[in-house]
Amino acid sequence: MTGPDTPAPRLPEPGGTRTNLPLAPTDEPPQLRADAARNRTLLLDAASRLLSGCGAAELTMESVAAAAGVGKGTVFRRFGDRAGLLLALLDHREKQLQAAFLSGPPPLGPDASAAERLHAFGPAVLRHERDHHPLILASRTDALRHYAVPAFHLRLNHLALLLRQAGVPGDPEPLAHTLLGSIDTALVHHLTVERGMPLERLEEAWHHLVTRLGATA
Amino acid sequence: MTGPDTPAPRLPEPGGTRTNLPLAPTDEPPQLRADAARNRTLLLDAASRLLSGCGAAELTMESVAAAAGVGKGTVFRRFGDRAGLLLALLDHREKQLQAAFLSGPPPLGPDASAAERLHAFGPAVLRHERDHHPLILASRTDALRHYAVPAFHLRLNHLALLLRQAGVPGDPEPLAHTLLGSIDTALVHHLTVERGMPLERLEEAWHHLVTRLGATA
DNA sequence: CAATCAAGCGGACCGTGGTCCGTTTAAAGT
DNA sequence: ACTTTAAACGGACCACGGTCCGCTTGATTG
Repeated sequence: MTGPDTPAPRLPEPGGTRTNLPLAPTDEPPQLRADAARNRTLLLDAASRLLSGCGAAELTMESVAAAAGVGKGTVFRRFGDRAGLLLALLDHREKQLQAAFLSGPPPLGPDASAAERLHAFGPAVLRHERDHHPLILASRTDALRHYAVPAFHLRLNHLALLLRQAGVPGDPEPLAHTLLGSIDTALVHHLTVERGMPLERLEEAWHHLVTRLGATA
Repeated sequence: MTGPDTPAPRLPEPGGTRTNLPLAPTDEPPQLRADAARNRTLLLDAASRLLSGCGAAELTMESVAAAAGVGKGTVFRRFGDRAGLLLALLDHREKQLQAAFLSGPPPLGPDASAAERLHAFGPAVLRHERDHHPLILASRTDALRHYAVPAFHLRLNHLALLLRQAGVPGDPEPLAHTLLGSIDTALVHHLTVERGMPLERLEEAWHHLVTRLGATA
């Protein structure tokens, strides 16, 4: 749901003499060929199998390819690069979180007030990230790539929406970025693991921040 | 001022029969040998020369070594890794900013109220980062390394101090991280360059944030 | 000035991420 | 079934970051 993998598969550019548009309704579900789809899951399975036996740092592209019984080129064709593979691995776990705040029960889901959802959002993300930080951290090689990840966008838009709904004053987009930044995986890992700060303290800081910004709806 | 380079030069472990402690007062100014110091500046010069002729992405360790007329091993010995070299390059430019908010004129320097300094801090960093983002971004390979950089610590402590002095309520440390995150280079680059947001809008967001958090002193 | 020694040096060497390109194959037409 | 075509495949290949280790050299001590 967060998005397909193929990074830039040189789209066939539908500009020419388009006789029939084959009911592709909104945008791209890129629809892999049968063998490609099979290899994709083969690779994902192999990767998570290997990953459960060693740290993410030791996971090499070649080993994944070998474990899946395909060539190295196939891995790169499918996932673009190492980060792409890791992100794809993450994607599945991410969907659970997304479901929780998009359609789950209150206080996270839509049956609570915007302010309540705002307050609940921080701890939910915090815990999610605590559980998956090795992979998340390993997927962060490029400082900017992060902002292009669909999952990130989803969180951002969700937050911006809640901010508006809750009547929080100020420019929603930078504000949403700031809030999201305050619970970023790297920061949280640094503060909790390296500096020994308890997670509860960060949750309190989140609540303080949200309150202070004026979530009153 | 921000710190020396040598990453972990296997310290000689002073635990043994320590006859005289040779007046090393607080901590390490590691004091390079003459040839090492010469090579260090040779390398830094070579690097920034190369850098002014191409993007940071094209700067390879081998080319720097060659341009400086030393072996590749020397570069790694001195700077630890690529990020270390880039950080060292950045260090000089960083000092100017540090001087400005540590001892410069108001509203950034110490002759202004804490709240005024808080407000001035954001735009100052924002502009500094706008000028140097290619290098900064290139130095960010590891998601966590960032938090260990002396320059980062300095900013963080400075902010936390100002927050306390200005009587801002809430846990200062997470708050300082949040504020710093809201003007992080990667984020700013994303918002301004990739999404076309004007820098002024980010400055306003900063002022709004600081105000909203309650800088009233 | 000679001896000692740790700091510095250099470049061969290695592993890994990423690319390239000739070959194979699933799928859509006829 | 046969042709056609573009997607997919695979593994040789390359470049770069980082390590290793034997040699050199600046500093220090007597």
